[in-house]
Amino acid sequence: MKESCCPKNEPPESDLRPVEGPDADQELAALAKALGHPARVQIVRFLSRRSTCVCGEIVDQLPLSQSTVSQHLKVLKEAEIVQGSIDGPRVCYCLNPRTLRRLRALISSL
Amino acid sequence: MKESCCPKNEPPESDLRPVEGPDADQELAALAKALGHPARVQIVRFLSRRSTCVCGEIVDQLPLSQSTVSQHLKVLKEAEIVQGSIDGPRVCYCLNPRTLRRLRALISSL
DNA sequence: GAGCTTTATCGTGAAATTTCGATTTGATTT
DNA sequence: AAATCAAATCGAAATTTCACGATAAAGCTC
Repeated sequence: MKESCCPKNEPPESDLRPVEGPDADQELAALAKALGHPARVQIVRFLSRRSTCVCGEIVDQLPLSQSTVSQHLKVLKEAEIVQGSIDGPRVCYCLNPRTLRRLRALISSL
Repeated sequence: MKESCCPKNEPPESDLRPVEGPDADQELAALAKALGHPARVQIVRFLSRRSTCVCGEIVDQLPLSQSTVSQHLKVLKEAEIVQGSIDGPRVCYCLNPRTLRRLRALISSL
């Protein structure tokens, strides 16, 4: 099992985007919407518990069909909350720490 | 304009609920869903800028009809992100600091 | 290449969301 | 009591989301 997909303990690069204003509002709404489903929160939580990437065991964690889980993963990927990288026959998923930091910053500013 | 609806600078009471587990996941998903619309983020932002409660001027801030804004306020109230209290012919809205603290805690735990 | 495993996509139906105008409700004011 | 003002609710249409089974695609292993 490769782990090359997972960002390691890299120093967090700075994010200079403002946390208020129309763009920030839109961004926060999009991120919140992506998190606004229990299955997707559970996926994020599962990836968060594992510090490394997770390859092909997410479906087993949820009481949903494979296609439904894949759809939820697609939503999370489009929101850049989750990253996926191909590892042979599987796909490895991990959280995008940059997006999570951004989300925390946006929420904190409320 | 009364301001009795607004929680003042009270000391934040402690929130002992866990930030992980099935209940927390459900709670986070519900809060995120309520925030998952640009108009609702803008409403929250507007209330956040004003430190006091806001009585009957929210509709003017958004390019939406009165009934639509009322519907969005209902979603935010059901999620307990926003509180409303009647003040004569108007309704005063303010943020629920307890819920916002809870949201920050849940997001931070990801 | 044949077969296997894993993930993505397609098609579809049910349910929920979003938005609006119209109407109702509630409280004040004249 | 009538008029007025703000907010909520109703009804309806358009859109989106959610979930599933079936199928396709991608990459291994034999």
